[in-house]
Amino acid sequence: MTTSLTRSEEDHIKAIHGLQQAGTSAFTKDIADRLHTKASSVTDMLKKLAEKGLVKHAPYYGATLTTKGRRQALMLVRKHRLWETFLVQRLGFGWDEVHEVAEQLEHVGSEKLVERLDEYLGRPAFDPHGDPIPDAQGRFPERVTLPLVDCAVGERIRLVAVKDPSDSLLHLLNEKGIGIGLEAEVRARQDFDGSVELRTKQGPVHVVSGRVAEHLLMERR
Amino acid sequence: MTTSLTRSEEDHIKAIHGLQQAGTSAFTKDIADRLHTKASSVTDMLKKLAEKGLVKHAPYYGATLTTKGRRQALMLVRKHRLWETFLVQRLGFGWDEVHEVAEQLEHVGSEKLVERLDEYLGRPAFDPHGDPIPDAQGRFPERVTLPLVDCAVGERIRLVAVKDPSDSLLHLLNEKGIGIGLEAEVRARQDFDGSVELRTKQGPVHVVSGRVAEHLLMERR
DNA sequence: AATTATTTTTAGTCAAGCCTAATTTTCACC
DNA sequence: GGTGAAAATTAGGCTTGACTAAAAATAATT
Repeated sequence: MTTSLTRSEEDHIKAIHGLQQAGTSAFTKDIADRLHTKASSVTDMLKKLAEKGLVKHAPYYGATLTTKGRRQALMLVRKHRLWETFLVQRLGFGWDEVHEVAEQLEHVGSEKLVERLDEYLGRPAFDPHGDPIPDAQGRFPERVTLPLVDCAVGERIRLVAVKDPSDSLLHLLNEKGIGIGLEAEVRARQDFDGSVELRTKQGPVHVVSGRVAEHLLMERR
Repeated sequence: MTTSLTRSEEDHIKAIHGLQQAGTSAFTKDIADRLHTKASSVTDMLKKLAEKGLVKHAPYYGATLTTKGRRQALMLVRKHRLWETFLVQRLGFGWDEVHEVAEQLEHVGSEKLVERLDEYLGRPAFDPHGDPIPDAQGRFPERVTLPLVDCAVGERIRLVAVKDPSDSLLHLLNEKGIGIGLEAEVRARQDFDGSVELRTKQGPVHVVSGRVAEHLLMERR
């Protein structure tokens, strides 16, 4: 059962979910920035959400979602992405126009509405941005991924995970400005050393060695 | 251009619109009852809306919408009825389950969303309850009506207006419990005097004389 | 016309969510 | 280890939209 939250509570839960990576916690300042509010307001809300059992708040060390909080967050993500799918697929919105409207629609509270919408859209696994849509139990669809080193020239792909991430590898990717969600096209591949040349949507071209390309798990799009 | 209002402001505008008949004004108590709040809260809001130029507030004598307020109200009615149509027609909701959800959806603010939804639904003129949907300019669709006296036996009809309503006629209708929106089926008609027998959905049977039946404008459903 | 009942308004309070300013804590760097 | 910058928290205040209780206005009844 999912408790009924206020608009502001939901916004905070979602922000924490978005900022919190595996293991890491979300910091007050980052949450405030995301919601266009101030740190002090966030502290208030974290206390409130901690009392409700949705968030674990370690003062000065950030916040993480509890199991209960994560379930709420996943249902919000589910609603957001289903509405985005509806707006693009059925109402003909552009993929770049839907965020703000979905932001409002996701707060409409009706289990039945969400289930019916999901069904109506054909239970889509991914939204128009390519992001996965959790099911009613909060499970994400399986990703079909392959290492960048095995991608063919010309394929349009997206980075969805890094295999066995060592500190030095993450540092290298960070240096190059390569992160999860990067969308690109394979421009060239050298058989000699397995190195790959990518052109991103936004313009910059990246060249990564074969050793690196083995670790980058891509998804076709 | 329609100003952006808070949820509570919109709720009040809509309540006033719903209570206010042609000419009449909406009373504080009735607004409070409809919104499940208290009269004093409504007084506060009426002052605020009057300052914004959406409502004309005659203290102790009720409130009426200004032209600006009425435009806002019509857009809310438009959104509400379009969403109800969507829920029933596309998501398979029952006509009796949609009100609460539509109540939330109608507050989502995006002109574009409403226009696209309208288009997607095929610009419907009436919602699943048979209520007319205003267009983007706030105009209601024309009703196709015919006097009850001309309705054939077996027709399923609804009372949408009373032609040339005299006080005595309205009194008679009130006595019989016949009002706008009444849904019924024509069970019999006497050629001798034009009198008509109706059976309503809710059970009771009404018999009205030919003289009365001339004044009752019905719509097929 | 006076009294009573009802409705409306006014006055003062409260919680939710935000804010600013001041204080406390943490962390990075010398 | 001490110091300063950044971040987080606390303290106190404001606005919105609700409330209760009391006062005022209107309507109804005798």
